[in-house]
Amino acid sequence: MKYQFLDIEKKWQQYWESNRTFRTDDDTGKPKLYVLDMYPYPSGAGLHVGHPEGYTATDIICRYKRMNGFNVLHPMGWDAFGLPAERYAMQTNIHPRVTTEENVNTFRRQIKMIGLSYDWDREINTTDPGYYKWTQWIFLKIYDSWFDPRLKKAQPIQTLEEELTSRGSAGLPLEEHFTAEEWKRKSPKERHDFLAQFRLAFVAEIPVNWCEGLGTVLANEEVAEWTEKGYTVERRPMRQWMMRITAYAERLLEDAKELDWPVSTTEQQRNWIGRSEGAEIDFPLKGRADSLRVFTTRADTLFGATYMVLAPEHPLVESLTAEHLRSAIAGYKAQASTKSELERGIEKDKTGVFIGAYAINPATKQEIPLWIADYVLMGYGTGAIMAVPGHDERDAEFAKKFHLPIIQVVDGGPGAAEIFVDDGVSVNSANDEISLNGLKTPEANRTITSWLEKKKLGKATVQYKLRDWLFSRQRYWGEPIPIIYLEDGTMKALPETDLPLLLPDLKKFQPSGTTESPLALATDWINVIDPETGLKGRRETNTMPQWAGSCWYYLRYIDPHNDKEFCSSSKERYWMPVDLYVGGSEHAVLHLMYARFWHKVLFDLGHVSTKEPFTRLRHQGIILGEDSRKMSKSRGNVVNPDDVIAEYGSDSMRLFEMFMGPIEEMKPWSTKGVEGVFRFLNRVWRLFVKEDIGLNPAIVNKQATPDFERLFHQTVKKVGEDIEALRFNTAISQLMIFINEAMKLEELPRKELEQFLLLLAPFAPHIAEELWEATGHKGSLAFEPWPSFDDAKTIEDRVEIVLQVNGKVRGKLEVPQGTNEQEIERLARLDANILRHLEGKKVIRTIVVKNKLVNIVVGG
RNA sequence: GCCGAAGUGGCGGAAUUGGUAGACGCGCUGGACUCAAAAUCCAGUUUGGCUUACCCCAAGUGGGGGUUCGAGUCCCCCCUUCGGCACCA
Repeated sequence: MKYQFLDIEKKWQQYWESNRTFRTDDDTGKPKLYVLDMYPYPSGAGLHVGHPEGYTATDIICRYKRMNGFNVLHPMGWDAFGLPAERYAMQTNIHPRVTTEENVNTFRRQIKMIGLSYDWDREINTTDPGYYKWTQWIFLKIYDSWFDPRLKKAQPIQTLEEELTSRGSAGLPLEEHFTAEEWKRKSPKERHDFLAQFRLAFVAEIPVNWCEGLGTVLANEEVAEWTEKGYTVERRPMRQWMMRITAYAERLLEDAKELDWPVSTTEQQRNWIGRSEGAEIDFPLKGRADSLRVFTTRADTLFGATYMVLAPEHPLVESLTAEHLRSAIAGYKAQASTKSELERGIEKDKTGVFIGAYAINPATKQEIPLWIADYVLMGYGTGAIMAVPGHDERDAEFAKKFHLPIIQVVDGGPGAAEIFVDDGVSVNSANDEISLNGLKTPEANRTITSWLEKKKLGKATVQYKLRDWLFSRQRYWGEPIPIIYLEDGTMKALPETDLPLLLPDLKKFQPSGTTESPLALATDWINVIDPETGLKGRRETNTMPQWAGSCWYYLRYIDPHNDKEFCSSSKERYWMPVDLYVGGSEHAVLHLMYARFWHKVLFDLGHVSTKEPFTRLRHQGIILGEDSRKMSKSRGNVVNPDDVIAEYGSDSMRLFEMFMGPIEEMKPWSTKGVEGVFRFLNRVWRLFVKEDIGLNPAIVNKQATPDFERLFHQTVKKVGEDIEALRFNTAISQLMIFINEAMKLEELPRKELEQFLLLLAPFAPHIAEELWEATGHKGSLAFEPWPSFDDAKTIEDRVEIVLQVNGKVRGKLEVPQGTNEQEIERLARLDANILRHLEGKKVIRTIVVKNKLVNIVVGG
């Protein structure tokens, strides 16, 4: 009988499905293991060969761990809200629900053909109302929370309200303070507005990235992705939902240290959070009572601050601008506002305008001019800087262009650059009260900062590049935000009992023509009367971004059919955290940061038991086309998994994708390579099955030869260790070595061969099941115990000793394992070639490493 | 520019704590089987030199230096590729 892979694979896939072999019980008797794949967006193009790479890797781990007695949770689902389905609907008027369902069916069919051991009873879909009900529920939890800076954690908003009612704002780090009495005297609207400033989900009027082509705004992190695809993104101020991820900057940074994640990923998150320590300094404004606050990491250069720059959007610009410069300033502001931050960055030449006002340098008491320039960003620090052109390249460039004074206040030593930006020794930095001269930069920094603190002119602070997360999108195909705007100007969250707030069934999906989503046209849906107050209200027309559903899907798999809770807490405590998470590195800062953020909020509120969701993370590398270039339709180098499976079977595809190289590396597809592993599986098949006869009669109940037994133990050891370390390529190569040796035998020991099938099973489960059955076993091998090995039996009884003279290999010697040093050295000195190299030389020393080598060092 | 990862045969890639560089697979070469082919099996395959001899010699893990009896592996400098960030004060 030939290796009929198509029949075999179909047979076992049906077996697993009808026997629900991989259904996971929440049985706490066994140790748990939660292995998660990043669920796919079910696009119209179907699966490509990149998907099965990560999925196969996790599947191998799962199958291996089940055989090792673990209770494994391994689910799959669909990230099904999103742009492509909606854009398709705009063109065809086919409801996104319909295309999404079709695409999901295609993906599911394709994924099932790979023979992955998912528990399909736990399948989830983010567009399912039973799912997004809980996405909305979590949104409301976040909305109804605030971040208490004293506890450094989220708290229900009521705790803030109660505190204000009982103690006023005394305990809070605020600019303005009021008593409990004053709080109580505020109108309901005033209290509502005040609390709104603290919520973790809040509405703000801010400059956002508006993409006309997409008809929606984009988060800062998303801009690059779409501009690369040719869309234009402009800045415009809009009212948007935001999430206060910045409150968690420190914890996101700190907790990442304990994660077993790729360094490049944690490093990217670090950069994105962008923590920097420095000081805030207040510069008194000339002729006014107030001052201008800046952030700097180099307070030590204060004496060199010769001018200041405000971002064009800075709120003080308006009142500071001198009358005769008003039109010029307005012109510059208009120009700057149309430019995106990206464009601002690309333009090398610095631009800016003097606004006709001055501040006082608190150290030198000098009057210094105020400018606006778009190289200063409103979104970072205080939106204003003290410019130190002597020690900052950007400031220097600006100062040279506009002929502003440049003073040296740091000595970089001999050979230092003209504009010295590194740490050095302070010079020219003294006034009547303080001198920094002679101090090294860190010391100078501390000294000036404490002086400023004493004078109440500034204080040490920490700044982050991380900005709050822009959470709303102007689209139809997303989770509705369960908020109503009432006619009295307040916002009201939907009660939990009203969830899910369903998407209305639209007939047309064209953009609304305004900056609102197509939901604005669903008038029946939008207009509501609040049953509690009788007030008229209007629903939020923005929907959530695609990331929302993926921020918590790993929790829903734990308890996917629960309609009382998003996830039962006992199940959550059993399964969490995710032990292994595998997916693309493109999610390094987006999904992986948002999900961590939501998880921490849920943790603070007591809904989950771990502070981090994913303990061990790995990225699969991209699979390139056969021509080593990125797969793309236009290049015609796309490999379709369906075709590969039809020709070689899914076991071959799985095996090849794992054999190509390290999982995280980028590597090219190779049809010849697939043929290679296909040949291997055919050899395995023929070893067990003889054509027309059935089971190979050479398989006998006999003791294996010592050599073969040793190889078997080595193979069990290596395959297990390699799977644990995700080194699938070397595990497979060991399986190949085992089969190559077995092929040489006249008689095949039954025990070792059957056990080999168990080693093969995680990689090529279908053929392993079929041969397991052929060797007389009943049912699936999925829960057979993993073969064990005896370390003593892996050791070779004879070892090859390398003979070196001066570190160069001059001969080899085979001796029994464990032969002592003296004996090895004696034998080495008998080797003809060694003697030749020692001839006429003086032996200086001899190094002998047991079981490894002899190195004779000679001189002369 | 800054941060991170990585450079090994014709190709994908192996190589515990420094100890035989090139496992395994692909490709290629030769052979067996066959009327022939496919499939399969066997042998060879880093480069160069020498030779009757696969004996031996030399070089060799991006380049240059260093530590060491011994370096793909450790240290310093440089180059290249990939990924990310990019006026963040």
